[in-house]
This record gives sequence, C-alpha cells and structure tokens, in this order.
Amino acid sequence: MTEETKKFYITTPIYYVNDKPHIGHAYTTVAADVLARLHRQVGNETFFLVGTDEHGVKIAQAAEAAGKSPQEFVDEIAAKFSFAWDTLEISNDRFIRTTEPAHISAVEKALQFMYDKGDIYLGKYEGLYCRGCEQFKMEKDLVDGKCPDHKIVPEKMSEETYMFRLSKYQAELLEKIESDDLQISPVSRKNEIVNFYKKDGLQDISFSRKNVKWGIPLPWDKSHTTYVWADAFLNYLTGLDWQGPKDPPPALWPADIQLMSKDILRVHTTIWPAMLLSLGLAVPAKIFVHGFFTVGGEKMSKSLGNVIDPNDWAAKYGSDAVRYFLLREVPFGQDGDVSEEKLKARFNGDLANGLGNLFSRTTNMIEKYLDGQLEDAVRSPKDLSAASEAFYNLDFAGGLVAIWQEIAWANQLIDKSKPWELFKTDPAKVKELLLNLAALLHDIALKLSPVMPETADKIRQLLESGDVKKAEPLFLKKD
RNA sequence: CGCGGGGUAGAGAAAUGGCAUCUCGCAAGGCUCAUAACCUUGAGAUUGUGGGUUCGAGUCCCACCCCCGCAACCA
Repeated sequence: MTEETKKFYITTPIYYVNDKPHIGHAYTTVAADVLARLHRQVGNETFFLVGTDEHGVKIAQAAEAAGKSPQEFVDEIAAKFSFAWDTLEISNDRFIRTTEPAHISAVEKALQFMYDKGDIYLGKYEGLYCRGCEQFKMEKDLVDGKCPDHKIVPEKMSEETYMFRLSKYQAELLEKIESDDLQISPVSRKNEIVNFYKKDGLQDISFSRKNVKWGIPLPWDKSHTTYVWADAFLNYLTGLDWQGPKDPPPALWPADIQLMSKDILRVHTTIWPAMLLSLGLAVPAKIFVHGFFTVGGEKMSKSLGNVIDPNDWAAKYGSDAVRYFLLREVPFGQDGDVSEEKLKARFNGDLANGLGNLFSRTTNMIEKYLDGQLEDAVRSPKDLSAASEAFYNLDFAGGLVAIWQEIAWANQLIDKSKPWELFKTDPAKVKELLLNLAALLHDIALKLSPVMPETADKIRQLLESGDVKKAEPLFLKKD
C-alpha cells in the first residue's frame, strides 16, 4: 500500500444469465465489492465492473423453454442480477450487458480487426453432433457413446467455422504467466496453468457458430455468430466504454484484479489474454481464483434443489451478515461448505453475541457512567492494521479473524476492569476505559466498513453523535 | 500413466523442521455493564495408512488409501 493514489480496476466474471443468481455469484461479487470499497477508502481511483453475458445457445434454449423471446428472457434475468447486487449493497460503478448496442459494436470491430490481421481464419470443425442438443459433444461427455440428455448416438459432422489462431500466442503468454506479468493467484492455480501450457499447449479454437442464431453475427460473414466467450470477454473493455481496437485503450486498462471461480480460470488465462495480445492491448495484472461451495456437504445443483438464492438469506439475516458470512466462513481461494445453519451460527455467535453485544454493553456504559459524553482526543488502544493488510491480500477470513480477536480482547478487558464496581471508587479510570473502548469500536467500524458497510455506519454514527445512548441491537439473535 | 487441490479434537480452520493453536459445540465454575449475553477452567487429536531422511516431521522424501474440483468449439 503506497501513499500515492493509484487507479484500481476490478472485475467480476460476466455472469451467464441462463438462470437467476445463486450464492456462488454473490460470493465473487461480494469479494470484489470489498476490494473496491477498500481501494476507494484509501483514495485510489477505483472502477468496479459487474455484468451479464447474454448470448448463446443455452440462453436461447432457456428462453424458449420459458416461452419468451431471448431478449425478453435476458432482460428479466439481468434485472434479477441487478436486484441481487442492490440487495447485497454491491457498489459497482457499472453493470454491463453484452446485448448493449455499444458492446456489440465494439465486438464487431474487434473481430474484424483480428480477421484483417489474420488471427481469425476460415477452418473446419469436426466433431460429434447431437441432433437433440443441436450441439457438438465431447467424447468424454458421452455415456456408452450416447448423449446423456437425449440417449442418441451423435453423428460425425464437420462444419465450416472461423478459427482463432490461439496457438500463435502460446510462447508469449507462457512467458507472461511465468514471470507474473500476468499474475495468477493462488500460486497453485498458476502452477496448474503453467503445466497446462507446457504439456498440452494452445491450439487454435473455433470462434464462430453456424447454427446459433442468438449471438453477434460476424461482420464479414453474417451466416456465423460469434463464439460466446469471445463476445463475453470483451465486456471487460467495453465496460470502460472501449469502442474498438482503433481507439486508444481506456485509461483504466489493464484490469488490476479479475476475480473468478476456478471453473473459468483456464479460458481466462488462455483465450482471453490471447485476444488482448491480438488486439494489441495489455493483459490483466492479476487473476485471482477462489473456490467452489458445497451446500451442506453436497454439490450445489438444481436437481438436488439446494441452490441458494442470496436474496433469501439477505432478507432473513441482512446483507451485512451474508457478506460477513461468505467471507469469514471459507478461506478465500479454497473450496468450502456453506449452509443456513452455518450462517445462523456465525450470525448468533460472531455478530449478535460478539460485535453486537460488545457495542451494546459499551454504549450502555457510556450513557450510564459518562452521561453519553465522549471526548475527541481518544487514541485507539489497539492496532488493527493487520486486518486491512489481510484484506488487501485477499485474505478476507484472516482479516475478519484479526478484528474479532480485538472484540474478544475488549470483552476480556471489560470483565477484568469491572467498571460497574470501579465506578464507585475511581470514576476517572472508568472514563479512561470507556474512551478506549469507544475508540476501539470506532476503529473496528472503519476497518470493517468494506465488508459490513451498514453496520459500520451505525457504529460510527452513534459514537460520533456527541450524545451516546445505549445502542439498538445491531443483530437480533435468531432461533 | 490427463491436470490440480485436500485429509489435523464432534464441526470448521491454523501451525519459518522445534511445547499441535484458534473458533463453534460439549462439561464445570464466575460475573451482572450487556442481546440468557460476557469471562475463567476443563474434557476431547496416537495430524488418512505404511515406510524413510533428521537430534527432532503435521511440515521434507517414497509408496499406498480416501474425498473434491477441472479436463478449453458445454459459459
């Protein structure tokens, strides 16, 4: 953390809107939000992008199943994402959708540029095509040689397709990844990708579809639509109002951190940076990969019916509690397990009994023993910089643990000092104690505000009010 | 031999090669400022298995067992 202000551009993945948002989407987005708030707090020029990926055959199918046009369908789902982010107090600067005309126009220009340059060429894709899915299938997807969804044997088919010369960028990208020019964190993920580059290497990939209508037509051959990822990746640029490769790159580019879960790591460290090189743009500074959730020990899936809607949790426990829980429960970067039971345990234990009760007893004593009056010249007795440092390094759980250690310390101090007895013999000592506690709580609020903005505001407002009354409970315990 | 992550108390996590620690839960005690909260103490672990290196291994090496994720024209 240096003193001078810096620009900080952070993105979440662009979520595919074939269904409403679930807790996994919320996880990535909350983590990104904490970083964005943290950087704004120290005065960095911060831009935080979220968005939705709205093209492709899956969406067309989902729309048809819902009896809607693709555009109606994606409008509806995009609104649900937007609503969820509002509910969770996400402070994004922009919400981009790949169906926006400006995005589409930039994608067309980018692809034309790559085509003119020779990085996109007409080729052939040969594979196993399932008539039921209307899609090509991989060998590994088949069960007994049949499509698992339609129970039919796919046919060998070949199709004309435009290929992206991904292989061309193998050496350059590998060098950038190994040298941390394009940093991949945690390092185990970097190793995984480096390994992939060295063992398998990059092969040219199909960048267009002939049988997919819901997509962006290639400007030079309208019978093809753009491969969804090629379309989607460019949102990270069009989100900054980039209009195409002929324009100078946006001032905020490259992204400082791109957060994502591990399922899309590989495409983000191969196709995406290769496209950037093809377009003559810098690669992202850092890609950070977090883990997956299981729910109550089971993989989250629609068929199991255990998919969690973040809105449900937020409605019941409040957005701050959900934000706290997601970041506290699982070390960032690892896989973890969540459930409402675990959320409730954190809510009651850490929030209600921990922070909430400490705030109550402290403000009550300030009202009772100090007549609500605090003086300004109070110094924090503890140093919470370790917490901020942890947050900067994306160790959210570690930072929260550090803060809660201070809460435990404060509770111990109160019990040891016995202000309810001490007040009878030495009120000056009680005053000193309470001023220190107030300072500590104020500091905790400051450090906690990126994670729990509403709670932090409540704490600060009361302590800064000039006339402190016993606080309303911050968190009411749940049965 | 596809790639990778992981296995530490009932649960979840932590431990530059050096007394295995923390949180929740459980048991006992204490306190009354506080949201039946808070504080103290205790029980509970031969660190997945078997070898090896070392004065010393949860940590390093080898073999094996078990979970999980990924496997790019399925986002």
